[in-house]
Amino acid sequence: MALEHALLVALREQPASGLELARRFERSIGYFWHATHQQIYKVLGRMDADGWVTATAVAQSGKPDKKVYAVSAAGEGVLADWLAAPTPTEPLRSELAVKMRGASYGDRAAVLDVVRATLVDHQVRLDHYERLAKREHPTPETLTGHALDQYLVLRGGIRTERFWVEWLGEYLHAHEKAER
Amino acid sequence: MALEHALLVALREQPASGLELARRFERSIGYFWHATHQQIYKVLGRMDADGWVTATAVAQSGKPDKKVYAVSAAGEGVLADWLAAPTPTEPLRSELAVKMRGASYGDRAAVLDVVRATLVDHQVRLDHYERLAKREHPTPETLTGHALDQYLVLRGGIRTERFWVEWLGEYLHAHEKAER
DNA sequence: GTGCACATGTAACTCGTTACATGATTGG
DNA sequence: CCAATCATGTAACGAGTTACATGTGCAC
Repeated sequence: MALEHALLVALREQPASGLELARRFERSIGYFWHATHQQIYKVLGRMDADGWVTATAVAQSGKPDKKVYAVSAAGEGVLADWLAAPTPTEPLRSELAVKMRGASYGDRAAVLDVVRATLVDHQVRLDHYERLAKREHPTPETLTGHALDQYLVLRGGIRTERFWVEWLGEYLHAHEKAER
Repeated sequence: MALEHALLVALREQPASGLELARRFERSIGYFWHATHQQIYKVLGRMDADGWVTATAVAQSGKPDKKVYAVSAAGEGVLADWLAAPTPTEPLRSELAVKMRGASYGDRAAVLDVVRATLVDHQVRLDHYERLAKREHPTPETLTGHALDQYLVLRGGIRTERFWVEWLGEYLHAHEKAER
């Protein structure tokens, strides 16, 4: 699918080893894409075999060697082609939405608790992303090129979390009102 | 995963055959969950074997027979248990976001075109959902129980599409400005 | 009897997750 | 030398997609 391409983008930003990529996917790139180290190793192996990336063993002091991957010329071409290709519009897929819709077929109070817990979680992420934006991009008006892209995708993360907080808030509020 | 549970919710709303479920998943339930008929048949078969649903052959005039599924007592219990269980907070996963972040490693104008096309798509869906909400739920303040849940999940669909339209708009606007 | 829509499936494959395995290096 | 961390992987499985297969009933 697209993990290959997400890795190409990440490696163009900065060559890295498998574990380093996994750590990055838990942070910045993780607002919109997630991957475990196992899967990353698997895909990196295939990309290496296909000549999209090149691997270099790098010795470290105090730690075992690592294999640092960088995008090859062929990989750059693959990435450029993929970037220009149309993307099918992706459907939302939410387990929580299924629960919200089905709440009346179980214990509604329990579902409302699940919704509340999820809302808290998204509120925490929202706060985190907003602090991140303030710290990493203090003057967004001045940004251009890749730095602007990074900022705008973080904006997408913020908007996503805000969507969740507002929607779940609407759900809880409407049910409190309906109960009265 | 949770297709089982989405099917239980759909069948509690209204017993149906595999194809009818597939059609419903393309419409109302489809704002937040998608499934093809192939996958639905597979999962329905397993659910039948597990005793979560019961199948009844129904003759139709002018069409071949169909197998109508309904939730069994055991299925009701499974659904109630699942509804009360905590849901892990789901990460956003967006191929388009990867392209937006990686735009400077390819033809930026092409990426902007992809973004524009996706925006139009979401705008169309937004209009559709808003019309649907007005038609199906003209007086939302009066709703309670399952009808309220249905309305609020449709609200989630509307909010999702609005998120996309606004975010992609911000992306396009910021890049137009940066180009000047 | 041929083509079309309805209806139910199978088979092969890809993507991703979970659990487990192996080895390097260093601090105690 | 033993536990802890870093680093790289394998194996088994499950969910979902794509392509294909089979059969019914009706309109032409």
